[in-house]
Amino acid sequence: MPKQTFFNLPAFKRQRLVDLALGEFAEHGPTAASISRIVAQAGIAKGSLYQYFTDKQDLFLYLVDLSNEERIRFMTALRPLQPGEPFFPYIRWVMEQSATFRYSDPRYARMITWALSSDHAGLGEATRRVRQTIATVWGGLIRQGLHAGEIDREFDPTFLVWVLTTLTLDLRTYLQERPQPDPGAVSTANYFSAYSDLVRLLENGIRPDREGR
Amino acid sequence: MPKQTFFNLPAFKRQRLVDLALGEFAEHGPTAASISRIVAQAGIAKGSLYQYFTDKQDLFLYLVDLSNEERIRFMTALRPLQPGEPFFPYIRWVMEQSATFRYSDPRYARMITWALSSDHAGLGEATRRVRQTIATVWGGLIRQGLHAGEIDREFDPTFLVWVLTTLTLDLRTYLQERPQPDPGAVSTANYFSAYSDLVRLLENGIRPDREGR
Amino acid sequence: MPKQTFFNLPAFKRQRLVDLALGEFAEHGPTAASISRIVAQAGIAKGSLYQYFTDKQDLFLYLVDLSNEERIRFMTALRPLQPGEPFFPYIRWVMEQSATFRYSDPRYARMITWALSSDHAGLGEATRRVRQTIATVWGGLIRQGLHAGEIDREFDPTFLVWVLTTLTLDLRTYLQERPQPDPGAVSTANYFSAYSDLVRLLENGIRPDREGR
Amino acid sequence: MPKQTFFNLPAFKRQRLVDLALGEFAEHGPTAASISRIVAQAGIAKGSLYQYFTDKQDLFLYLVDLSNEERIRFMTALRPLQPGEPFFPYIRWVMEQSATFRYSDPRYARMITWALSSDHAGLGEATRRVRQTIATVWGGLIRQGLHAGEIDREFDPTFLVWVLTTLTLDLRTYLQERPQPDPGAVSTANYFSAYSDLVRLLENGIRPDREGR
DNA sequence: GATGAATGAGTATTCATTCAT
DNA sequence: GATGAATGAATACTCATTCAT
Repeated sequence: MPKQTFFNLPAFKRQRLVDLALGEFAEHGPTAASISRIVAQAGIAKGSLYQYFTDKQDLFLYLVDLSNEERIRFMTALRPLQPGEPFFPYIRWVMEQSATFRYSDPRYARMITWALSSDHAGLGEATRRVRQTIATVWGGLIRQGLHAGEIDREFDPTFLVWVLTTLTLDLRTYLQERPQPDPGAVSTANYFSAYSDLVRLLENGIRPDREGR
Repeated sequence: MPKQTFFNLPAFKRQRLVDLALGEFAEHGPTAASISRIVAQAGIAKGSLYQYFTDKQDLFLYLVDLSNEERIRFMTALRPLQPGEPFFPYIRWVMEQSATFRYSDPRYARMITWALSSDHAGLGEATRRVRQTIATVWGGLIRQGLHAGEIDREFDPTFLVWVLTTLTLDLRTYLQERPQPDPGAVSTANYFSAYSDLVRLLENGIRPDREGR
Repeated sequence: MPKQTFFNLPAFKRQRLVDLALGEFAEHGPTAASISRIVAQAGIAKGSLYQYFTDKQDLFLYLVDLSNEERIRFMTALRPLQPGEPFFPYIRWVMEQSATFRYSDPRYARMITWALSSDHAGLGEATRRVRQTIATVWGGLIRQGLHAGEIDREFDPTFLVWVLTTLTLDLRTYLQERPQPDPGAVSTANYFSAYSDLVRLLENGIRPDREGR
Repeated sequence: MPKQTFFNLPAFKRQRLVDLALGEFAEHGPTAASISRIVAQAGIAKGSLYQYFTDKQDLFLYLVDLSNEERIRFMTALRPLQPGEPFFPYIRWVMEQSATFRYSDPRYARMITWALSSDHAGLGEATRRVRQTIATVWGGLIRQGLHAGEIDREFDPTFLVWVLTTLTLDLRTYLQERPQPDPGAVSTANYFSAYSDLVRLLENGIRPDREGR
């Protein structure tokens, strides 16, 4: 948890610092990230950073929480599933939102991946919080899908949460190793076509078999 | 590539060293892993490790290759798809083999994940080799499925490779966060039930729609 | 180039550090000199030295430049050759100044020797700067001597620069291996007698043969 | 002093080892030279080297002695000053021999320079032996010149020894920084022209003033 | 509230030397 | 006589963190 001094900072300074720290941690992870590089880039004194955050871990956890919130904001906060709304088109829409999120800033996704793989070294707290968020958000969707009869009850709900989480988080990897028509940048089009495939797979894969095939 | 010295080592010493190094790298990744910790645990002199490997990267790459080979060994080397054999039961069998692999040592899977996320810092070689293996193994299976008419041709094959790879690699996460009847250890039963769900999802999700629904 | 931190240091600390570093580098040269020994003797933390200098080479180059400047200060800055002043007495005076310089701290001369022999290993910069100084200072004198008709035009001017530089730089060796009336310390008297010999040799050696012998 | 085992070695092996060690020490000096690199290049076991020489210093001293002997061989052993022979033409001839020596293998000269600057670190023995040789050889010539009345008795003989030694040893530096008509290689012609200048300077500089100018 | 110099334990890597085979 | 693995102290350099100003 950052100290009060951090929130007293003028917004543009605070955001600049967050931005640079995010880049550093997303790229190198919680251990290899370098406080020295961050303050050098930010042009602030080393001591100042320790007036905002108690230590490196504190900063890391803050960035993880931030990424977590950013995720939620983009995914569900905008528009929850409406009563009576068809399920899979909604899932597709959620995923497209997620794609937008990811496209807007892949560093958030990397932070969440780091958090999930940082169970060791006293960072279990981050892992726990991120998992809780995932369970809440995707779990809520799955529960709605089950209730609406759109999902085969044979599936273990936690299994479905895991499938959706994993595929969503790792999509970046897939899109980057894919042959790009317009190399250098990951195009939004690519994301959408990949999500089409993904939603088709899920729709066929998990909806109940209506004709008793 | 380790030096000859390493292979001249008595097997028990060699395996102990590999074991400890594997633990260190799997947990902390290629950058944060500490050579000092490894030699301290192994009870060998620091200089000795450099008689076996040219540098840290050499050791990391060796462990990645080892994990890669271990994966292949468990997955397909045992029994290729027979002509005329039904596709999805075979996939299920492959996944069970993979589960066994993972159960035997989850650190192999983590090494592969690290390799896939270590494109930076001159480790692209590891990334390339691992991707090549994945493409060969899973790609081969997908191609056979397509040829046998068991997979809907609408799907992008590289998309399917990615789905299978990602889910297989990350299954450990899922199994560990799952509520355990017998806590402490991950039971083989858990793996099998999870793979049942997974194969059902895939079978329904990607096989062609035969009745033109 | 040292960092600003170094120049912010209280003068006595800065000079103590320069003094110790000068001793280490003068004695062992740029490669064999040990940063660890320097900081141990100076009683400062290892990290502190890296707040002052970016790396070993930076420190070495700084000491070379320092020695170079010190040389110039003692040799010519005090009094340039006056128009009409006889040439060889002036040379003698310059050499006596140089002797004073050398007597004040023989380590400066060693640093310059190291710089001249450190063309390899990315230290060519030092070599270049020192050579440039030498060429400027001694070269200027030679040119004046030629212009005043005090030097035989048969000689290659760069040859003369080399002779003067080499003999001046290495004089310490000669004075130390000489049988000393007052052993332990190198006496100023020794320097002066040696320079007498040297100037006599040069005067006879290089002035034009006036009677066409 | 090498152990007997070294001299029992087949000549081609012994010479190959000497050659490689010479290269290493001439380039890096007694401290920075690496035993590891030498044995690696020579393709012999590390332990073997320690069967030939007691330690690094032993090897260094051996190479210094070798260089020293090589110098003498080229300089005077071939033809001593004949009774009645004119002095300065003989000096010129000696210097040309020395130039040939230097041209044949500059590494010998570098070894002698290292020896002269390695008074510290228990290598004083090398320094002493080299100085002794120099004093004997050049000192002998100077004495002959004095006796033949070719050298002004005003000069301190040790001063003259020093001048000749220093200029001879350092000539390589001069020749390399000189603008080369045929760059890349140091031509023999350059050496000879430089020696012409040098001998002219010396002849005029140190012979007695016959007409009481 | 901001600074930035000081710290010393940490990093990967190389070294000369030994000694059992 | 030759080998080459083992050693551990040495190397230059970076780190997160503290604290007096």
